[in-house]
This record gives sequence, structure tokens and C-alpha cells, in this order.
Amino acid sequence: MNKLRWQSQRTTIKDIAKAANVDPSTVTRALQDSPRVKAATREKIAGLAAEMGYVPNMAARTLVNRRSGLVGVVIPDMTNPFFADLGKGIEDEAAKHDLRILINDTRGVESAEREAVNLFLELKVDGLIVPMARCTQQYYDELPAAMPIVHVNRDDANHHVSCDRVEGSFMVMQHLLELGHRRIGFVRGPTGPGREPKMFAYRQALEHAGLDYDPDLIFTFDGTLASSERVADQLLALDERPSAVFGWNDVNAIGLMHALRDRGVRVPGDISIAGHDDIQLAGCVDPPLTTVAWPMYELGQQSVRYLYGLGHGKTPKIPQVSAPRLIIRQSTGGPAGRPPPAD
Amino acid sequence: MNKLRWQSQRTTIKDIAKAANVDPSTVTRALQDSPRVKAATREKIAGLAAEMGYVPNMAARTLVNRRSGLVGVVIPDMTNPFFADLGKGIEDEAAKHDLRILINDTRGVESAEREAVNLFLELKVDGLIVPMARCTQQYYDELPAAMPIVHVNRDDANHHVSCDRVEGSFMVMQHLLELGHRRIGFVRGPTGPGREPKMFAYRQALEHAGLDYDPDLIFTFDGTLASSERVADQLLALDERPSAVFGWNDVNAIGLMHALRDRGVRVPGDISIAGHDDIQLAGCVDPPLTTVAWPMYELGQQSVRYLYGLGHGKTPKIPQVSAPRLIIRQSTGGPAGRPPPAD
DNA sequence: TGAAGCAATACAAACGTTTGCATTCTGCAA
DNA sequence: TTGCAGAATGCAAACGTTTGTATTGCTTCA
Repeated sequence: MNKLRWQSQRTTIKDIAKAANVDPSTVTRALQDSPRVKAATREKIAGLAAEMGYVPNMAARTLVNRRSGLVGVVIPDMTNPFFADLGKGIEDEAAKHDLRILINDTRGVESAEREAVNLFLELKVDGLIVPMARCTQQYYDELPAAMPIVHVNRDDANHHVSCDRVEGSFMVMQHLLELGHRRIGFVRGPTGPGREPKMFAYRQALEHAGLDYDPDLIFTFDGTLASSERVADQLLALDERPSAVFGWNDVNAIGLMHALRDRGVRVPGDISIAGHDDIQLAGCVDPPLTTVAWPMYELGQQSVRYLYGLGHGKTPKIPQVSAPRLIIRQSTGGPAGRPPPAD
Repeated sequence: MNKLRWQSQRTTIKDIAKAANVDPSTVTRALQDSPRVKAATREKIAGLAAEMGYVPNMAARTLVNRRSGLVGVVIPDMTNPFFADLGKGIEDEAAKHDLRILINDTRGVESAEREAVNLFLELKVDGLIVPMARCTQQYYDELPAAMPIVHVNRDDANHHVSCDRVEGSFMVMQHLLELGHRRIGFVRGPTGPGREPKMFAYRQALEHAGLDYDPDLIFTFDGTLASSERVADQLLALDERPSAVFGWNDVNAIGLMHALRDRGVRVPGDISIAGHDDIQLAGCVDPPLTTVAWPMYELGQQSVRYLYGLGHGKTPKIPQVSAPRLIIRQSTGGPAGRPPPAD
């Protein structure tokens, strides 16, 4: 038996009914401000409820209503500041619709994602928001769930809210190419279904520019600082180093910049670095990071709005969100490099 | 009616019972692997359950068990990377005990914290973990909850897991004083019950060093980048500037460093900056940030362990966690300053 | 052949709330 | 006084699962 034990002998609607000398049904209606109960009775009951510390039992309520009034959010990785804004957008919008939201973190693990979805299924949440799902679309399609699921940034999903996922990365590449870079490295993150747009944009941009794809220039980031340092080492070990690197995200790019500086490489003097996400600290590092901002807050808001619409039987029309924006700062420059600062 | 509507006509234990030609109770027991049901029956039922896409109804289960197998976590601010590690510790340890955890973000708002606690109360979670609660201890004491609540870093709470909250800040101050600083600024965050230890340590350290407390040197941070810039402006407007500043946290300190650099002030040449939390990027900025690391992951783990113990009627002995560690990097130096780099 | 013993399963009540329908109560008109 | 409308409240079933106890059916032994 793995569950926690604790005696929870608590006051129920029946207790209040007894105290007020009425039927439980009257108590329910009183607490819902139903016009069917006399004002005096209602107040008396409200008073008693407060006094006796009544807390509604959601299990019982959900059981009869067949609906919990909850929205579940399956977050891939709390650690990534990127998702923080999304969460904020979700929370703010949910508050407007009187929806209560519950979060479960999957740490980017596919099995954890399935467990999270299952938990919410069991909880009978009214809707599910799944940003950047790791499981296959087939998994979601076959879910025994008669419940709206809104994906964020999963264009292959039935219901989804997304911004143009290729566009942002393409802009970064375009920027680097325009600066004159011809040998551009790319750091890839975890792979999986619906996780290839960055890579797609990378190759697309190379192709447009008439450049060859070189597998030697592809590195991998696993979310840790050590992993960024590994990328730096691999990169410097190359016979022909890239003159620019497109990082998987800002955390990766900042870690990479730091590792390069540690190894005596100047950014952007020797190597330009671009990131992705525009986290809060991206502009605070030295040099400030060139990156691309996704409208995460907006995506969060829209996903709740969309979910709310679905729940009310509206026609599901995919909402539009702003396009990603390229934020050019000082971590990128021409391949020749600015003259190294005197030091 | 604010709730989402959706038809959730789903297969129940009774449906399976009918299909298998047995009583619902047999289905329950079969699904729990009870030895009371014949192996053949069990397998048949398991097969049918999978086939029919059965998902247990947690509401019904919670109702009769009077227990949900869930642990609620009331997180003050997902946005702060500081809490990410705590969350990770909680999740990892919870997984070991087969507890399912649910997160609710309060965005640091007191009323949201109350709502979150209420939600979890209604959900009949088996336990609650509340890191750095904003509500008063009285509120928690008077909660109509027969349910274990473990606080993180709230020494005045009944059940809590904490590391020495004054010690870490004291070490930072000690470090700055040893470097020779005599005029040290302090950035304070949101105030509230149990949120004063940093300030306490600041004043304590000044007193020890025989220095006067100067209210002019106290600034305020609200979590935004703009707020850090405001601090920089206020600080520079001072007739007698501090030679060192102890930031509220790393996000604040990094923002402050950036704002100062923008305004032509060298760190640590002109002003030393120390942070608090040791977030992942603290070592990646330039100069790398002197800060203090709290054992957040450990705190997360211990809080779950403690909660689990409480839930199993164990004697609640407050667990020990490692002390905070001062991490000296390059953002702090002597008040005279290193000679400014040629530029 | 019948009783005992045991394995397998069925029965029924309970968890706390909601809601359609039934009942009681009140005041007022005929 | 009776009848009646409408307001206020009570009654009972239902939601899906669990669990203590009762029942069935089979084997085995005297």
C-alpha cells in the first residue's frame, strides 16, 4: 500500500443539513445560491457552512456532474524558462473563464507524458492542454477520451494552437547567411515526432543558399550545462570550424557562449551564436544573445480560449497567433569578426 | 455556467462486468490483482478492460476510499528557475513512493495561494507541499484540513523542511565585508511572513561589522527585468553609491549587472554584485555571478519523504538538509576595484 | 451419501453530492 | 370553510467504485 493514510473526518453537507434542520438537498441549493431556497434559510446555511469549515467534496461532485471544472496541463519541462511564459498565459486566461488549472510535469519523458495524460483522464478534467507533446499523434488519437485536447505546437494534431515553427528558425538562419556565414553549426535537442521543424528550417535555409548539409556540424544538447560544454569541445575539435552556431535554445546558446569564452574563443569575434526562445535573461548576458522570440504567453492564452470554445461546442477554428520575431542582438556578427577588443 | 461541456460517455466497471458475465466487485478485484479471483478470470477481465478502453474513475474511487493518492504542490512562481529544481526533487522522490503529484502555480499572489490550497482540499489530496508560503501561518493553522501539510522554508510552520535561511545570506554578507566593502546595498523582494531572513541576515551582518543600517541602500525587486533596471538607476542616483550590492536573487543580480554595464559601470570593478539561488545560468554570465546555492533539489526530495512519513503516522521529526553554500565567482571583488580593463 | 472445507464469485451498502419530482405549507380568493 | 396557486422544502435515485459478508459450487473424506 503506497498511499498516504490520514484520518479525514470532515464536515459534509449532511452535517450542515442536520445542524440547520433541513434536507441535504436544500443545503446544496442554498450553497449554489439557488432561488428555490428562501433568503433567510440560505444565509443561515451559509453561516453554518463557514462556521463548520465545510469544504465541498470534489470527488462526489465530479461523480454526479460527470465533470470536474478542471483543466489539465501537461508541461514537458518546468526547468526551461521557455515554458514559464506559456504557463503564465494559460493561468491568466483560465482565470478569466473560472477554470481551475492543474499542472503535471513530464520532465520530457515520454512515459511520464502518458502517465500524466492518464492521471488527467482519471481525474475527469474538462480539457487538456499539451504543449509540445512527445507522444505520437496516434497515441492521442486512440486515447479513450471523450474530452477536448488542445495541443500547442503540434501541427499534426486534431486541435492545436501553433505559431509558425519553421519560420522562426528560418529567420535565424537567414540572418546568419546574410551576415556572410557559410559554415553554420546546428545544435539539435531531443528528437521525436513533431520536433523536427528547426532542423527542417536549418536544412531548408542551407539549400536556399546553395550550401551543402554537413553532418559534422550537427551537435546535440540534452538540457544540461555539461552538454553545452561538450558541444563546445566537439566544435573546437573540428578541422574546419563553423563560423556561426544556431543553438537549440537560449539556455544552450548561453551555455555554449560561456564554454567558448572559457576556451578562449570570442563571440561573435570568432564564432557567432544564435539562440531560440528569448528567455528573460537572453538580453542580459554579454554579449546579449541574438535569438527568436515565440509568442509563448499568447500561445498559452489562445490554447485556453480554444479549449473553452471546444468545450462549448463551438466550431473549432484554429486560432491565429503572432509570428515569431527575430531578435538581433550582439552575439552574432560577420564571419570575419570584429577586431578583438584590446585586452 | 462556466464549466466546459463535453459528453464523456465512457466504459465503466459495470460494462466490463456485463461483458465478462461477472459481478462488478469481481472486476474491481481482478483489476487490483486480488488473489480472490481466479487467474483465468483475471486475465479475461484485464483483456476486456484494455480492449474496451477502460479508465478508472478517480472521483468514484476517491469517494469511497476517502483518499486520492495525490500530492498537491503549491508553487509560488514557475517563472523562477529557482523553483524548477525544487519541483524536480519533488517529482523524483514522489515517483519512488508511487505518489502522483499535481502542481498549481500561484504567481506569488496570496489570494491565488488560498485558492490553490482550497482546490487541493476539495480534491482530497493525501498531502500538500507548500514552498515559501505567502499566507500567514495562522491561515494554515486554521485550515479545516485533516491532511498533512509540509512547508518548505517556513520555520514557523508545524511541519516543515528548511535549510538555514539566514546562514546563506549571512555568508554572502560576510564575503563582501571580508573583501573590504563598507557600503553594501540590499535588494529586497516581496515582503510577507517568513520572508524576512535575508533582510535579517543583512542587518545582522552589518551590526557584527559595526556598520550602520542605511535605508537609502535598500532597493526593491518585483521579478521583472524593468525592476532590476530601476534599481540600477536608483543606485546610481545616490550621492554616495554602495560599492557592493546583494541582490534579491540571481535573476535580479544578473539583470542588475546588465543594467549597470549598460550605464557604463563595471562589475566588479566599480560595484560588486552578489546574487542568491545559483540558478543554472549564474555561472554562464560575464562576469560569472557570486551567489549562494540552496539545496533546492534536496529540499524537494525531503519534503516528499517527510510528507510520506507523516501520512504513515510516523513521528514527525524535521529532516536535515545540507546547508546553503556560498559560491564565489567573479562578480565580486574588493571595493577599490581591479584596474579597469583597457578598452 | 452427506457433511466439511475451500475456492470463486455475488450481493449490498456505503462514500458525498446533485436533481427531478413529490410533498408540505402559506396565504388568499371564492 | 374549502380550494388552489405558488413558494419552500423533502424524498429518493443516481453517479462509479470498493469492501465486508453471504452464497454458490466443487472437491474430498469419512
